[in-house]
Amino acid sequence: MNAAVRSPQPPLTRSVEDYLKSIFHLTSQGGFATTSDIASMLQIAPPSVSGMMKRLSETGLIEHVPYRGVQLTAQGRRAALQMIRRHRILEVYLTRKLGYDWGDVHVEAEQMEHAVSEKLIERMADALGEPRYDPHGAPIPTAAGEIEEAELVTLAAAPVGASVELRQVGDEDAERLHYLAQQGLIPGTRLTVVDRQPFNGPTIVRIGSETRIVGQELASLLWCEVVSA
Amino acid sequence: MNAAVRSPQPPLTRSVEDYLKSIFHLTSQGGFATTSDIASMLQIAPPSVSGMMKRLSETGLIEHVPYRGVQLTAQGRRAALQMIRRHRILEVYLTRKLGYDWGDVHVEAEQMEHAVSEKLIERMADALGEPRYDPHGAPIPTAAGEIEEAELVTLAAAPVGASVELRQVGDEDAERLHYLAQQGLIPGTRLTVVDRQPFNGPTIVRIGSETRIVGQELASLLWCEVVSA
DNA sequence: TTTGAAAATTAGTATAGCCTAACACCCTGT
DNA sequence: ACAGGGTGTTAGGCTATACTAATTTTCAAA
Repeated sequence: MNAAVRSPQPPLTRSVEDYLKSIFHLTSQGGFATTSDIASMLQIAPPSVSGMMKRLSETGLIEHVPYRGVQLTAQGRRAALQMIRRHRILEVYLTRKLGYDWGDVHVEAEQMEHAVSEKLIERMADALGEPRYDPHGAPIPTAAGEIEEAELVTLAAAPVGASVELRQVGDEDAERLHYLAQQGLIPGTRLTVVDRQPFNGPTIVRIGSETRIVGQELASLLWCEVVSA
Repeated sequence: MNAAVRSPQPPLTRSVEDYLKSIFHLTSQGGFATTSDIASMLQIAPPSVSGMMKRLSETGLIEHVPYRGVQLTAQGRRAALQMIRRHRILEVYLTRKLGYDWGDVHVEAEQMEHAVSEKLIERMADALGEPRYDPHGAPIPTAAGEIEEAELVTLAAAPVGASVELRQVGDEDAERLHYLAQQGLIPGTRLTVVDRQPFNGPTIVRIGSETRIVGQELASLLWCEVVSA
């Protein structure tokens, strides 16, 4: 039981919440988040990030190894997961209850997540039947701070010949999401990897009876579960 | 067509939005809002208000007469009404769609109003059937920026013998609102002013067949329409 | 093993908002 | 008509967060 846990903490600022989320995402595969990765994810100059890293590590939210990078502490991870839960519950609510398109929810949720109470999020989650995935297929952390980790491969990396199920779309760009939906490339879609062109070429897939060609850029955003090789 | 209208405006900050709302409320009966009134409404020191007044008048959102007070410009009024619309639509949504108690909506809406898009508010308004009043009976400005102005008197000022309809509760305190609801003192309630004690004493009213005694403090928060003297 | 470019940090600056202390203005009561 | 109290403003600071420019560290390639 250290001081940071004991003392009543001032609520995190909007900025801090954003930093924590970024660091969470950047370290989800393990390892450290670097200053420049954070900077480019948040669209902020690297020195600003350095400064914030110092403050956050003093607050006990992150572990900072100078010139190496940062990791979340348990406390930081809790806060990050709470924000991610908020974000994803909001996304589901906006699509299911207010008719939002899956391409438009991210921007709205990004703002709202900093301004809504725990209570509101839980009411929404309740009204939605405690959803487990957001509209893009990303898992929603539980209120207790647990998050599902699935073994997925990108469509760009899925072996030719495999049967896969599209599970998650790793993108937030409205234009791209609209396009993908129109192509039937949404979470839950079953497809077969028919072929792939060399040199980072497109992947050819079959969806039901239709054949689609998916460029490398998009294919690497589509996270799939391999159903059978 | 002046410069302020022509040039693309940076979005208003949270603080500025709060100042504009306060000034709107303080000038709703006409006249100027004073520095100290704004300061006490926003729980901010007067010099901070002076500083902000300077900035806001440079931005063209208010008219500042030094040592006298401020008024909203047309532009400032538009912005204030937009915030009030957001706030009140949110309050209705939270009560009707997410099971919030009318005493709890204010605080939540106060935060959210700064973080939601125009689009979200209009979707909510649509889902609610374009409500005209918030849960406390306050009129909701239209998207075009018009707001109903009713001639109401407080219950503390209603003439003895009058039949009145409670239309609006001018308070945000959760405790008081809970108490009022429990007493049946909610918008729409019909009541008769039976008597009033002198020296700012309580008002005695009849609701249906029941008699209630309402203290001066609460009575002056209850805005009524006089149905018949 | 040296070295040079990339990455990170430090130094110094700016802005939005807030504060307290000190000073200026205004009006009312004598 | 003016004095004093209350209200408003100015002066000067502080924190959070961002920036650019300058400096330091790291690491990999020659």
